[in-house]
Amino acid sequence: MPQAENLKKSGLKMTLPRMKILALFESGSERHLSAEEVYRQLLQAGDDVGLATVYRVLTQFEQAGLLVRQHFDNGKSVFELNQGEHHDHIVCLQCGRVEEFYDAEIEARQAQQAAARGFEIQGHVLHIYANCLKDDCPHRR
Amino acid sequence: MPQAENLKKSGLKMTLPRMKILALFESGSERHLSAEEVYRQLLQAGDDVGLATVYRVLTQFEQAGLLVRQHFDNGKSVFELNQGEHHDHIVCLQCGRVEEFYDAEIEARQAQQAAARGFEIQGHVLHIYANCLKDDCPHRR
DNA sequence: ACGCAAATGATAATCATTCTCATTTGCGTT
DNA sequence: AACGCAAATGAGAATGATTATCATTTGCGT
Ligand SMILES: [Zn+2]
Ligand SMILES: [Zn+2]
Ligand SMILES: [Zn+2]
Ligand SMILES: [Zn+2]
Repeated sequence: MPQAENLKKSGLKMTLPRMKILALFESGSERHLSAEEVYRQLLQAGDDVGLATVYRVLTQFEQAGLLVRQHFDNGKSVFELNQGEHHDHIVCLQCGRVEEFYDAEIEARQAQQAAARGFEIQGHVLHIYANCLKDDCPHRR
Repeated sequence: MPQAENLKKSGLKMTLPRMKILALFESGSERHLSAEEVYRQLLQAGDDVGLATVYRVLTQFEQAGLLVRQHFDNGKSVFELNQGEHHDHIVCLQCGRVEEFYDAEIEARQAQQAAARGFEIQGHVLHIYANCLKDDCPHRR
């Protein structure tokens, strides 16, 4: 259990809700989960957690570096396991599918642009909104 | 008044609140304004508009292509005049200062990444979060 | 097994945004 | 210039996501 270590190091107790939530992300069935989705999945699994705890724990995990939070343009935000390698996202406007990508050149250019303006870059958000061409994607309208 | 034309074309009446709001953006004192900021500025100017109207009008202007909305990571969103040329943003985490930039290579790479995964790109959000080194920026903590 | 700070969960509170609806306004027509 | 009516407005209620409160429970060192 490599993550449990990080939990300890962050000064967080190993409680039941925290383990359940961490397990959800580690199980890997869904990589990107919103707070509401985490809550629902726990309820379905019979675990009795409060929504407030879910929000609290997700935020704590983010601060501890275990999870990364993504704010999408529609106002919703999702969390995903922080596996060290940074990446950006492509989101399908039709079906909500999320894919990840990493482009070293894009990353480098951002650093340049920030530096050129006298900013110390702390992070960035790059979300590409698109329509995917997958078979099960509803291309209505 | 070039913008008034676009208003007409969008089937929107030329009402007082709409002209006031448009004027705010065209005056150019502040390029990026949140709904709340627009509301406050109108009140200070003695104009009696409702907050609901501000939200409504901003959304209508966005749909009419007059304004562009930017959702920032802190959950806030701002609007700016749509002047045709796309650009991305650097936001100072300390003082909220917003600067704009455009990098053709970054734009091109995004298109490549999306295409390579079978997505038809519709748009993107690129926000760099940083600390600026301006004199009046509070580097607390 | 004990004790206490940390964590939880039910609920209320907050914040931005949207909705409702009675009243007002823009504007094409007499 | 006065009419008429759909479109627009504004005050306040409603919403949805997130955060705060606080009494109760739990993890964990002793
Ligand atoms: Zn991801
Ligand atoms: Zn799709
Ligand atoms: Zn600054
Ligand atoms: Zn801008």
